[in-house]
Amino acid sequence: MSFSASVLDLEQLRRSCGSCALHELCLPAGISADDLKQLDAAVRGKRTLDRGSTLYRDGDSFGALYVVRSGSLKTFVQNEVGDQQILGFHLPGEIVGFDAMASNRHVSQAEALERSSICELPYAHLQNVVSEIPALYRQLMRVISREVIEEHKHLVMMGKQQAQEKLAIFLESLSDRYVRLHRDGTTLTLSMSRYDIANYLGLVVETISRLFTRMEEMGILEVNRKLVRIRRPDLLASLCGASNMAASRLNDAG
Amino acid sequence: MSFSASVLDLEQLRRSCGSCALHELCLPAGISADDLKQLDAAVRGKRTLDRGSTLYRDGDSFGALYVVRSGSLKTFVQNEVGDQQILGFHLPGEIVGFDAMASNRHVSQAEALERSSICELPYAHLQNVVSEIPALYRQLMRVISREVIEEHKHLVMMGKQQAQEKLAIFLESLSDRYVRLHRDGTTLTLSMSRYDIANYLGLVVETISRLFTRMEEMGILEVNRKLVRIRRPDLLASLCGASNMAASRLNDAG
DNA sequence: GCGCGTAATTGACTAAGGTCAAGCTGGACT
DNA sequence: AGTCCAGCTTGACCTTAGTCAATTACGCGC
Repeated sequence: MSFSASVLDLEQLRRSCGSCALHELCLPAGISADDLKQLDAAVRGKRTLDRGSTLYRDGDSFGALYVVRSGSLKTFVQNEVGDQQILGFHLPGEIVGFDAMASNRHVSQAEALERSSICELPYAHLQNVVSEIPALYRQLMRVISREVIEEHKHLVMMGKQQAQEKLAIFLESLSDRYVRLHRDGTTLTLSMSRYDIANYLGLVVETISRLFTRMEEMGILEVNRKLVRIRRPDLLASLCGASNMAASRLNDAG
Repeated sequence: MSFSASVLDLEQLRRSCGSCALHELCLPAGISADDLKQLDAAVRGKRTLDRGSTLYRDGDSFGALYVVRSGSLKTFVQNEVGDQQILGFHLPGEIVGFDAMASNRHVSQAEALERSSICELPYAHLQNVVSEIPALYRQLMRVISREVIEEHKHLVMMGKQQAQEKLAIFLESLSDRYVRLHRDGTTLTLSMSRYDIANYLGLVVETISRLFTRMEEMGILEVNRKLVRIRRPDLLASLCGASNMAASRLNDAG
C-alpha cells in the first residue's frame, strides 16, 4: 500500500506542471501556484510517441489538446490521393490539436518526428479549469492566436517568398523558438527530413539541398546532415527580407 | 407614436434572421423559430460598406462577427512593408471576423469588394445566445471549422498546385458557393480584380490573364471582363486534379 | 461624346526552380 | 566487417511562370 502510494506520488510529481522544465513556456506561464494545482489535475498524463507514430489523425474525434514536452512533431493534411501538406513543426512547449476545437473532429494529422513525450489535456477537464481560472483562459487564447498568426506567415511565405527566402525564414523561426527554449539558437538539430522541409516550404527536396549548399558557400551556415550551425545570423536575417525592397518601392510610387 | 412603432417593426423585420433570404445558408440554419427570436436580438443590425471600405483592420479590438448579407469581401494580412496576402473572398451567408476570437484583436483585415451589406453580431450578445441555444453553438462551430478546412485547402494549393490548377480550383470553389446560394453556378461575376485573384493564388496578374485566355481557347470558359461563364464544368473539374496522377502513381509504387 | 486613368491583355524574353538521372553517405542489420 | 537502402547531394537540362514593355479596353467624370 505504501508502495503504491509512493509510485503515485512520483508520477504526480513527474507530470506536475509546477515542476516541469517548460513551466515558463507552456500553458502555466503566469499562473499562480494555487491555480497550477488545478491545471495539474486536468493533465491526464504523459504519453510517449516513437518516431513516426501518430498522435491523432484526420477524422479522430476531439479528445484533448497536447503539449509537446520533449522531442518534436509535425502536423499535416493529406488529400484524397495521399500526398500531404505539412502545416507546421512543433517543439517543446508548443500545443497541437486546436484544429478540432470547432468541429470536434480533427481535420489534420500529428506525427512524431523523433521519440517524443506529450502532455495530454483532456478537453472536458480543460474546459472546467479554464472557466475557473481566467489567467489560464487568457494564456490558452494567447497560444491559439500565436498559432493563427503562424499560419498566416506560412501562407504569405508560400505565396510570395522565393526559395532562398523561404528557407532562411524557416531556419530563423526555428532559431527563435530554440532561444525561447533557452537552447542555443545557432545550433539547430533538424528532426525533420529534407523532404519534410521541402514539403513545408512548397519546394522540392533538391532545391533544399542546393540551398543548404549555397548558404554554406556564402558562409552563413555550417551544415552537417541534421546539424545546422548558423555562422552568420545577421546574413541569415538579411535573406529573410530579400525581396521586400521592390514591394516598398511599388507602394511609394502609388 | 404609432408611427415610430411601425418604423421599428419594419426595421426589425428587415433585419430579422427569420425573414432573411439567407436564412437557410447562414447561422440560423436548422434553428427553431423560437430560438431565432433570440438570435435576432443578438444581431445589432445591418451595415452597408462601399467598395474598398474596411470592415475591420489588423489590431482592431474584437467586437463582433460579421455575416455577409449581400455583396462580397476580401480578407487579407499585410506585412510591415505593406504588401498584402489575401486569405479569402467571402460571399453572402459567409462569416468573417473569427481571427480575433482568440486574442481579442484582429490579426487580419476585411474590405468590401463592392457595395455590400453586413450583419453585425456583437460578440458579447452572441456569447449569451450561443450558450443558451446548443443548436446555434453547433452551427457556429460548423462554420468555423469549414473556415479552417478552407484555409488548409488554400495552403495545399499554394504549396503544390500549378498555375492552371490553381485557377481551376478557384473558379470551381466560387461556382460551388454560387450553387449553395441558389445562384447559377456556371455564370460567375468576379467582384475581385485580376490582381486580387493573382494575389490569392500566389501568381502574378499576367499569368491570370493568360490562363483565362487559354481556358477560353480550350472551350472551358467564356470570359468577358468580370463575367465568367463556365461552358464545360466537366473539363474545369478535370483541371482541378491535373497533377494528381503522378502523386497516386508515386504512392502505388511505394 | 471625349479624354483620362486604371485594369487587363498580349508578346518577347528570362530566370527560378522543377525534373530526371546518377552518385554519394551513413546508419541499421545481419 | 560487409551489405543494403533510405536520405541526401549534385549535375544537366527543361518547363513554368515571372519580368518588362507595349497596347488595348473600359468605366468614369466632364
